[in-house]
Amino acid sequence: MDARFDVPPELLAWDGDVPRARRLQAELATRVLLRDDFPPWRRLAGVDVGFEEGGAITRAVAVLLDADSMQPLAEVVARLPTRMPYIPGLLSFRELPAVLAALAQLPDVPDLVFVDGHGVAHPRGLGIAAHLGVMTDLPTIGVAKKILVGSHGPVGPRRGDRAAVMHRGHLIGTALRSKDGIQPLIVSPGHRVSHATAVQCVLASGRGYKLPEPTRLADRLASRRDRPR
DNA sequence: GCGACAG
DNA sequence: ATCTTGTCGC
Repeated sequence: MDARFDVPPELLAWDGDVPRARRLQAELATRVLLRDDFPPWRRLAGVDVGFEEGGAITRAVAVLLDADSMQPLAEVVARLPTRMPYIPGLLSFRELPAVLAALAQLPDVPDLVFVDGHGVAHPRGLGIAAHLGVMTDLPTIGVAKKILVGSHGPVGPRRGDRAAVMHRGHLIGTALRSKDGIQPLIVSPGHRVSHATAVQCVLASGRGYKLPEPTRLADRLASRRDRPR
């Protein structure tokens, strides 16, 4: 039984009209839920995107893992022609078509999805993790390596140390040290998860690396680090 | 007006 | 993201 998502394509339509896309983001952002709706999660998924042919092909990877053992249960890849360039703030319009195609190939629907990029830590509150969550209604968490908007104070040097990421007077995410002495990750809720739970999930799914296991495994395949030359 | 700007 | 080898440091 494949994972199925009834996703209205207009929620992801790209026609070159940047202002229109931004308005759509602001509208969809009102549908984001920052509460924990239905934990615990048994099956986790990690998704990430890479490019081939000089950017002409978008390659999305989705990995399904058992939440207890953190062992991969399935890994799928989807390749679609790239339809738009990277525009800061509009990343989801560029990458989600391929991500949705990959998720649809998983043998089961995940209970929680880790996305490479921001959740609500976005200019209009709708980073790629939040956009994916609203479209599929799946709980999602955004895990980014760099800040897009907002700022935070100093973060302690040890794993687990954190600092709130604020933007326009509001909490939008957490700068989290996922490993001793490594640059902190920026964690933010995507959908149906609270700020506190998003952080706990990232720490709980860590295996000693900087990235949480779902993201790390998806990242390896998306960037072709699985098959070194 | 200038600089910043997830992946 | 991607182009790319070795190298410094925990």
